[in-house]
Amino acid sequence: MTTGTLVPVFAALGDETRWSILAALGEGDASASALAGRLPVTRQAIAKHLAVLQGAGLVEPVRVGREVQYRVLGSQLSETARWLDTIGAEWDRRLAAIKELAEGL
Amino acid sequence: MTTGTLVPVFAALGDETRWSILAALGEGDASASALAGRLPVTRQAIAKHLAVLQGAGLVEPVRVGREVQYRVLGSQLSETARWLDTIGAEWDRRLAAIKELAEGL
DNA sequence: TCAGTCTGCAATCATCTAGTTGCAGATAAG
DNA sequence: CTTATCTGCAACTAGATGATTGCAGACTGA
Repeated sequence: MTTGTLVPVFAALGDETRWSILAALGEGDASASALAGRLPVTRQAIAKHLAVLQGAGLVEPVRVGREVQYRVLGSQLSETARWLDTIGAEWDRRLAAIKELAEGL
Repeated sequence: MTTGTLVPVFAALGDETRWSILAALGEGDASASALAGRLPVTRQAIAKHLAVLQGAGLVEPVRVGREVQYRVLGSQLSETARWLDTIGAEWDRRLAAIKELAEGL
């Protein structure tokens, strides 16, 4: 995995409204119209957010009759979490090495 | 931890230039001026990015003489990673439950 | 003291983006 | 068949943001 594929994920998660959408989807699949009934934004705005989330691999569309429901995907989040943990650990390791070096003087 | 404090972190990570800055800082603390020598953007642009990163708790300023160096912090990333992993696992669990329910019919 | 350099603030610009309204096409229900 | 509803596309607006240039203040070193 590279940051190239992850930047869109972070960009998608860097918006309050999209978190509301994800939280709503977390309680059950729903269509853009259904979400518009629960959130204080229009259906079209939600549709755009869903497109962003889908582009980041965080949700998946599922056709149910004439409507398109969206399902939240945990796998993308888990992968991202693993990546972040690795990077964070590296940085902490470097910082610890510097501290140790400073105390050794 | 709540999404309220995390959204700025994701927003900060959702930008390629800021990842370049983080990558550069990962190899050693540096000032905005020093970073401007390595990256294809001006010092002022970098200063703004550093302010965003600092606001998200991803870097920390360290005065060294007359210059202000920035240090990358892994702890914020690790915390964020744990949070993401928890949420991702919940979503996956729900999805698995739904699949199981569907197969049980 | 004086020159060089580093920081910080302000104004400006262009682009991106979150949000809206409006309309047209598709599909399920009566 | 007709009606209601759901989707998708397009145009538009307002605000956020990434980036620039310019200038003034502060500190180091010769």
